[in-house]
Amino acid sequence: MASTSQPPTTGNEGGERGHHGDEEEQQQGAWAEAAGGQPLVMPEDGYQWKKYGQKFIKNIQKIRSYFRCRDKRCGAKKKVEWQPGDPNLRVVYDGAHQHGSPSSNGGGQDADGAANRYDLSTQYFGGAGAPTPQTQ
DNA sequence: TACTTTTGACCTATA
DNA sequence: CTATAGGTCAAAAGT
Repeated sequence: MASTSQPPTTGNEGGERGHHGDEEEQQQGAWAEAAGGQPLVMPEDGYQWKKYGQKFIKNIQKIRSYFRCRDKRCGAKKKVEWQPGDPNLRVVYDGAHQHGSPSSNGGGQDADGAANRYDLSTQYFGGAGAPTPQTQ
């Protein structure tokens, strides 16, 4: 895995994709919803993330979104999963930030607080009662 | 200008 | 070795 992947030169680009699509629907609102009508709010943890992927996990029948810390030096990653039609979100943090300062304020201002903190937490969002915590 | 965001495809890991 | 699932990257578009 160290040097596997992406032949930078020579040959050709790994793969091109075919585009045929036309006619696009404008995704309005906020997140993907089904038929509930809940805007679903993104729990801002103070850090800013860049979404780099989204996939539907069959095992739990949930949509998982992949976020990465904006900082290159930061190997922190975040995963958010939610059910199509449920206002509940499960946030899973991975890795640790290299530049502390979770400011709940939108922006990039950081005021040091904690330096290094290895953490791996799973937070649940939603109403007061989580629906069916069993299964899994 | 640069950055972020979105979708598809590709890759890797595991069973 | 193959199949499945999950995970990541890349290009394009929009702001």
